[in-house]
Amino acid sequence: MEPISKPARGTAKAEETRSRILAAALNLFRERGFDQTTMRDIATAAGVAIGAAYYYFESKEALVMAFYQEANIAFHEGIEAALERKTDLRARLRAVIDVKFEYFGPNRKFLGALLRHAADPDHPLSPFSAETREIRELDMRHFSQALDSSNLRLPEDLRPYLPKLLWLYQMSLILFWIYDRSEGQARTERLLEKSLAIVVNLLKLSKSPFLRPVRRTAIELLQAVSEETPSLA
Amino acid sequence: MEPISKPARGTAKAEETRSRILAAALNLFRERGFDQTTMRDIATAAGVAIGAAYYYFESKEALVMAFYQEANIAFHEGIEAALERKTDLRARLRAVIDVKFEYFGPNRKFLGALLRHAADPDHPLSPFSAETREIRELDMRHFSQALDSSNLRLPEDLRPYLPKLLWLYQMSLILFWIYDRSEGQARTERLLEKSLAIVVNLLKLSKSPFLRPVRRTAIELLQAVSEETPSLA
DNA sequence: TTCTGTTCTTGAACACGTTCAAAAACAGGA
DNA sequence: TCCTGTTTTTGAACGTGTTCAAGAACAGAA
Repeated sequence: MEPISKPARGTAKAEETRSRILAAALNLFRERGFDQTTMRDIATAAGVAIGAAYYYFESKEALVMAFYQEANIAFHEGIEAALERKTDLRARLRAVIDVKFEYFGPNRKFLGALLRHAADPDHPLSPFSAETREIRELDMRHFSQALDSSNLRLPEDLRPYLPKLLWLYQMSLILFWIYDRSEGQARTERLLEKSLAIVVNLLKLSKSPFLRPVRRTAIELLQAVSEETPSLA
Repeated sequence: MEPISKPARGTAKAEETRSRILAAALNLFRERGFDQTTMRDIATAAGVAIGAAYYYFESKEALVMAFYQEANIAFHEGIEAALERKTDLRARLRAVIDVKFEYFGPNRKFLGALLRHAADPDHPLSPFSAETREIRELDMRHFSQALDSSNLRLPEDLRPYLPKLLWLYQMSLILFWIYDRSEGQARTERLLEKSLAIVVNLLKLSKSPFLRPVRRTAIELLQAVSEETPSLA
């Protein structure tokens, strides 16, 4: 199953056309926003007919997904590099998230288009869909790495679920950030700071017998929910 | 600001037309789903011209919101009644949520249309928008009631934030439920069961000195996020 | 070079949500 | 009853995302 963008099978020239369309689209999205840009605008800016845009991209929103996909690949190295320099779990998690926000920064506004169908796992562009699995898994792996070889010993039974949980946590942060209209998205920064403290703190405390019953229930919950959830499996 | 549905200012006949349109729409939504139903279908089924539908409702999705709004008012009594019979906090929270799910039941599939713009607080149909404030506040009040006069003593400093938090928790449950394709939404049931246990457990434990630092940070977080958030204020 | 199948490109046409100017229906005062 | 302003209803027209049949460009075999 080819993910999102239709034919990678390009000759050099086709590949050139494809990226010209994508570039034109992203420029227009950044300038005027997603809704204010029409497919006709994009085609004109790229110097092709409307049909060409649909030959390379399933839909208007698929253009945004193509950006997201390429971004995720571009992240990869930056994240690996950032992780090498840190041992503290909190710092490691923060590093993963920071790299992304930095990269997403200038495209914040039109990324909202991606979240339109976010909730529907049947929609090809949902972050939970089968079509976006590769992206999602790459993304989770970053958290997995952040967890490994950190200074914090984690409870064994919780460990397998943590990458998914942290990924989910990250998605909510991104969601909040996209619609954060405060100056420089200051509120997201505060949310990140405090919530990360809580996450790490709970992870630390979760080993204690005091929180044992909560941890138990949490694991039961995770089992119950993730079984038969192909997208999160 | 009139919320959602345009003119309630109706003569009896106008009101009749409005409800005929809404009824036709909801029937079609239930039968074929939201996307498969066109505004033309709705108008035809209601025996009016397309324009009439737009005279009474801002948009296609506003029809779903009108259902949601009416549902919320209809809940009210049922919830009050259910709360009178229970003292255990867990049972009380459960009661509030159960009443809603029962009422939403047959309309589960098309309710997804409401969540399309859920993330964008600027969109009039977002559950976070100014336009939906009344509905949201009514909804939060149910949780407030469930908290009051329950058998569990809650930490004072956390109390003001709890209705919002529980409302948010409920929204995620509804989101999960809408897209839960398991038989009879069994997975949502399990998620509800376990997560509610955790919620109540954490509330209980939150008073203990052991979780003091976490509670502190949590409150800081809530303050930081809710300031300047008109929709959640 | 010519032929043939594949890849790429085109733009008219379609579907559907939405708008709006015009008309019909109505209310109530003279 | 007639007149006047308001509410309600109409449906043609518009904008935009998307489809698709037809053709152009191209690659490689003969």
